Amino acid sequence: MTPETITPDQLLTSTQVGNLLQVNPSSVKKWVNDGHIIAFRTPGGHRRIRASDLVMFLDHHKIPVPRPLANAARRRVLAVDDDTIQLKALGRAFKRFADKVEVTLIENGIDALVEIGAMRPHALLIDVYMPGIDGIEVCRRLKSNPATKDIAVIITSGRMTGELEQSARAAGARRVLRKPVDVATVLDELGLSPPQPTR
Amino acid sequence: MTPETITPDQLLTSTQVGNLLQVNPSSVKKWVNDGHIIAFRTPGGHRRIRASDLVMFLDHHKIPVPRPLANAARRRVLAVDDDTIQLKALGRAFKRFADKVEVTLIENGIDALVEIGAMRPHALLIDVYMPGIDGIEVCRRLKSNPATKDIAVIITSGRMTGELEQSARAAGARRVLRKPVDVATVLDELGLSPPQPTR
DNA sequence: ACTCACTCGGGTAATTTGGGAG
DNA sequence: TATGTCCAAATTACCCGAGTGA
Repeated sequence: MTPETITPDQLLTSTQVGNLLQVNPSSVKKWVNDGHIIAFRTPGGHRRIRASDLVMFLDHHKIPVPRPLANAARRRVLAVDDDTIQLKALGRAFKRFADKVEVTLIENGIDALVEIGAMRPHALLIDVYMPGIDGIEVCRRLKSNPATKDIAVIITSGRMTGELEQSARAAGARRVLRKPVDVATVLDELGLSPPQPTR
Repeated sequence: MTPETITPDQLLTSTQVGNLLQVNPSSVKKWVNDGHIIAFRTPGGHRRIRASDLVMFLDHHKIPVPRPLANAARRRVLAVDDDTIQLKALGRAFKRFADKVEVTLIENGIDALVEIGAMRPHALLIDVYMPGIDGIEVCRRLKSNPATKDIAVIITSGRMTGELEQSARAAGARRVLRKPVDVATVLDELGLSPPQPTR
């Protein structure tokens, strides 16, 4: 019935969700009725739940994601920097977490903003200084937009100053990181446990 | 089988619709029989469903529109201008075409770029001068991005100069219009026949 | 006009779902 | 709060004869 692996825009019935979460379908019905899980109805009144909406629900309640939903639950990260070298290095650093994190690299500020709307990343890594684009201002706008306010904005910079830190925080940035950025910190902001140190 | 992207007046079979909506073709048959989905019959009695009628059905039941059907919906226009008065006037001018065109109005350049990615408009009306955003440069970037190159970019301005016209064209703009913008011209760029003059 | 492979329609049976009271 | 049970209704599954499209 329920596939082995589920894509983000697959539609699931209450029973399928119940099986995935190992709860009674009646509970899923209730959660939908109470507005905790986004769902729509077929003309006949049957509930349908998008896999990505189910993942949102799981995230919000910090419920571990079942195996079949792992692919639909991959965290999306958008990294923006006009410095190609830094960008590619970041891409390489995330390679080993490819099963959990999907990283998109963009060098241009305008392209990046468009991509934010298209991919709806969980986290945005953006250089403070981008030609024609002010990273702090981008952060401020994203935070004031209901559709993007939940994106974890991480400001990056080659040089770090107290002034920068302060204005970034005021704009709603979750972190201000000196480049090269520490991957573990980003993973942490994504709600993923950083790699365990060997001992 | 079912194409990657579907035009508004493309005709679909019950099975294709079933695949699109992730539902059994039998359900589609029933919905057509119950009058929920508009359809006609081939001489042999097979059901054919216009993509735009399918989208109407989806909207009516608040069912999310599957990716391939995104372009079968109404033509989408994004208008960007920091001048609220101009923007609202434009919104009013499009009111009478609401059945064919969906207009989104945004005052801020950064918000607008994000919205471009999210809504994938068929046409973008953008003021040359926006605080922090250069309309010409936005146009140039959109045109060089495969995902956005098909958007009809229309540059608007309070004052019109030959220099502006030239650089806008060079950046790939389809039109350069003096404000207040002529709605008929925009409809034309959308591939919609402008209103017939009475005679 | 004919064949061929495939798809679709109508009908019915099997399975799943919703809603509400327990 | 989460679950389990009832019945009516929605959705799905399957049949074969016929339509479609190349």
